[in-house]
Amino acid sequence: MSKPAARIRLADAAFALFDERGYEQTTVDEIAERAGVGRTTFFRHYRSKEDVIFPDHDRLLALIKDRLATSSHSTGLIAVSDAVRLVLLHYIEEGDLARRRYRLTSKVAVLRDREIASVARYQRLFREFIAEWMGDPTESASLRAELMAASVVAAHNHVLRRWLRGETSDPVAEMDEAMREVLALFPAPSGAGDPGDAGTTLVAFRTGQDLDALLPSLRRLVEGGAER
Amino acid sequence: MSKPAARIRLADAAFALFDERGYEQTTVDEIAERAGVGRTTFFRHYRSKEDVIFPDHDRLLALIKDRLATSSHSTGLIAVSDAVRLVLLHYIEEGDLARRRYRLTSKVAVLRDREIASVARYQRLFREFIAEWMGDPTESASLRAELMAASVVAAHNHVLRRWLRGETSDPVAEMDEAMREVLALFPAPSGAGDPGDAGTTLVAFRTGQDLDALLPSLRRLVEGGAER
DNA sequence: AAGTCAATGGTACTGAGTACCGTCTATATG
DNA sequence: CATATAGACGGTACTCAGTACCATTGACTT
Repeated sequence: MSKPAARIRLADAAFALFDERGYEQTTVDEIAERAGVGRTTFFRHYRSKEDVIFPDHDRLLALIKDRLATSSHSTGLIAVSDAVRLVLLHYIEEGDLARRRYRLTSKVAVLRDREIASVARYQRLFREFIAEWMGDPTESASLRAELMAASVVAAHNHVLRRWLRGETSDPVAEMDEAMREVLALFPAPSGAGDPGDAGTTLVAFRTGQDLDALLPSLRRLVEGGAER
Repeated sequence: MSKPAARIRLADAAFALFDERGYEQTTVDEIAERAGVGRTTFFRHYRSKEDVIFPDHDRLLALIKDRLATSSHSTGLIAVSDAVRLVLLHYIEEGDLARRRYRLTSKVAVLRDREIASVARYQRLFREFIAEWMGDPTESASLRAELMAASVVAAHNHVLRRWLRGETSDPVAEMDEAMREVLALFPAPSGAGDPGDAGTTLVAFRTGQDLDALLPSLRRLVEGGAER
């Protein structure tokens, strides 16, 4: 009854103490003591002191991996930009807890680094997925996959941080918008199937830009990057 | 004479031991002992055990910051993609040392995380620089700055890793090429100054893509992102 | 009642990082 | 030449995270 699973009490005690005295000034002993358990029990529930704050990154990463494995989208980039929503949704579900964590990571360098390392794992997963999806072993395709993964993650982080700071009330919509922005960066290639039926003819317009500066963009716009 | 600055001996001893027995299996005492100095001296030269491997990230970061501060380029993105070359050049200058470090970071998770955290600091610096350069506080501009910084860093990492793995003989040329790719992702806006003199008129061409899919790209192509 | 399993608590250890202090050496200064 | 001063060094002792091991408890089964 008065024992809500110890694990919860440990997390509560940890966050409380971190707020009161700061992360580095709090010892594991103190956390365990306030939670009313032994030091050993702490390490049985959390692998490390940092782990109290980032409990389920592993689980979330596995979830994403799963989503990617079972996803059927028209391009790798779209599949990834879809999967990354899970991360945002997870944070939103955590609610206030996520915000407390954000306040901590903003102040403590060690925790910020840890958070960054976690994000890098998502990015790596995305990069590998996109690269595999493209099935193109060229160096240029590899770079492209890297840029796509980095962009998706950057866009996600951008929206997530805005939400964590309370700067937006509809993060999901913003995420959609941001992902559209990312997709626009990497225009899909023209369909290989007969280009005669559905298609678009651009007529004419004038821009102040130099032609040389414009050419690479135009080429990419029409030929597409190389996905599929 | 036989005392080449202790600091060097410590680094040599550390790398040798890390190669022989692995990073985690090597204690600071052992490093100090092989270098023929006391444990205290080790910590006097390097703040931590990891620091032996990443000695001058701080210095490099300051160098970049300086380069950005004194740079005069046409856009923030170009300034940043120029500054990031310094990082590549630094690694190339290190030569074999950089490769040994890469082999270590590939195997040891703690070191990889540390490396990633360092890179994130560059990225943050770039993001702030670009954002300030744009001087546009809109949310969309902020996202754009984030995407640009992430892309530059991703492209840099891509080329750097290729060089570290010995997959390229001319990393500088590849970096230039990769940066062109990044610049093409973010087309420069049409000049604000009279759009009548220099300019380009696109005439017409046909693509298999759907118009809706094409529109956002077209808009960005003409209106430019918002830089300046 | 005896046995089993999981969760717990305690003790002892390793190793990183910090603080402090005494020593040595080189160089300057009388 | 003798002495003073500063900087680099070595050693000791401490804190704290994380690991290993063992003994205890308590609930639930047979």
